[in-house]
Amino acid sequence: MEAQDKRIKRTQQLLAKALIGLTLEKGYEVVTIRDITELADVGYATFFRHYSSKDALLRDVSEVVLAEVYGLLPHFSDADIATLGFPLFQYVQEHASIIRVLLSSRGTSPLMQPIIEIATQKILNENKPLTGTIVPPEIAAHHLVTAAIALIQWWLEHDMPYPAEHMGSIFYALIVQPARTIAFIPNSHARL
Amino acid sequence: MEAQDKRIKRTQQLLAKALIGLTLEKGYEVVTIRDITELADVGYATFFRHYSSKDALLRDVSEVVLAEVYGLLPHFSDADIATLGFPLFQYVQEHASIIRVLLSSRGTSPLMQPIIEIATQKILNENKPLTGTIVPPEIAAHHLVTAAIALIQWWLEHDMPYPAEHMGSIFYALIVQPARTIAFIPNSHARL
DNA sequence: ACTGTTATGATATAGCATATCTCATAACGT
DNA sequence: ACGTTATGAGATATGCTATATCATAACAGT
Repeated sequence: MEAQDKRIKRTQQLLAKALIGLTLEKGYEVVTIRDITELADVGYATFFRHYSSKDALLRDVSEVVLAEVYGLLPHFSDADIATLGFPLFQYVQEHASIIRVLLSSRGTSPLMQPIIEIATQKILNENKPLTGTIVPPEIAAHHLVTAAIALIQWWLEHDMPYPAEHMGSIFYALIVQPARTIAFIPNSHARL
Repeated sequence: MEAQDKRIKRTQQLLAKALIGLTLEKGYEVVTIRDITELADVGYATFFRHYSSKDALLRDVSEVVLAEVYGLLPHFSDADIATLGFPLFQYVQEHASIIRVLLSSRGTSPLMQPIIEIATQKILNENKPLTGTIVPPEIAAHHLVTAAIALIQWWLEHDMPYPAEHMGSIFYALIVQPARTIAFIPNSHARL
């Protein structure tokens, strides 16, 4: 990895910060590229020298965070399965700004869909699904991902009224445990 | 309710059909008002005499369907709770076109959010939530609604590979039963 | 069938955003 | 110090939204 030109790095960071600030302020959809370049104090045409669209900028901005979130997905065979939601919500709390921006764009662009698909595939690859159950593994995995996103979204939109640890417990009880029992691990020590 | 002017009815129906057709063809986001008026063979300015925006048209189009979907939300005290997903997915199948359009706009506009909120409130109003559990009732209700939407979306996007009855069972096992047991009905006859 | 009302089509116009191009300038890496 | 390259400023083309005007045609009620 070659050290980028300082001007490129500078411009891209200015654009990234401007996008985050504007999205948190008034929502991703209504933010224009002109808004971004003006707040970043960067020439309008310069934007397109780096990104082909607003979505492309957001993709770049959320790249690192996403990769780390993928690493926090549940492994159903883990011993500490019940507490595995805690680090996830902790991470969300620490990177709340960027994740808010990402969720603010939910559905808008073809941006959220690949994220959901990648996460779903990771869960299917890293866990041995049951066969012959009522619920197909693809549906259980897809459910897990989308429900986790919805829960995170609820938490952020309500300004995090419960601590991350509590949210982790809710995540386990409401989402992980049912999906795991039904589609992944046969006779789990079910605890209510 | 007075009988509308025939011309108004005609125009609005043409616009509605054009929106549905174009959205199913290439996605809600990229459909322009000009597209709609051209396919409907209606003057461009005429659109704004009826709707202030594309979202307003979609709201009008989905009004009736939405009201009926709200009526299919689960009542946890019902005896036939386990089979209540069947009519829901049956209804989705029968109105697949409009619901596809509605879900194609997911997140885009401030259109889906109020729908989720209304459905969540209905569930909270029509069911007696438990107190003192790990999972707050608002979260359980919100989870139920968003997970149901995600499941329906999965089903439609995969061209309904399972029959509605099977989807109803999946809906119950993965979503309804856990939410009900954890946040609404204390000692349910838990069946796996 | 007559009449006043009203929805429509066609057209023009303004505003805004995206996207690309050119050229002089300034900052960069070596 | 020098060649390279990113940037800013400006012009331009395109497409979509939104509103206004005016003649025409379709409507509802009598």
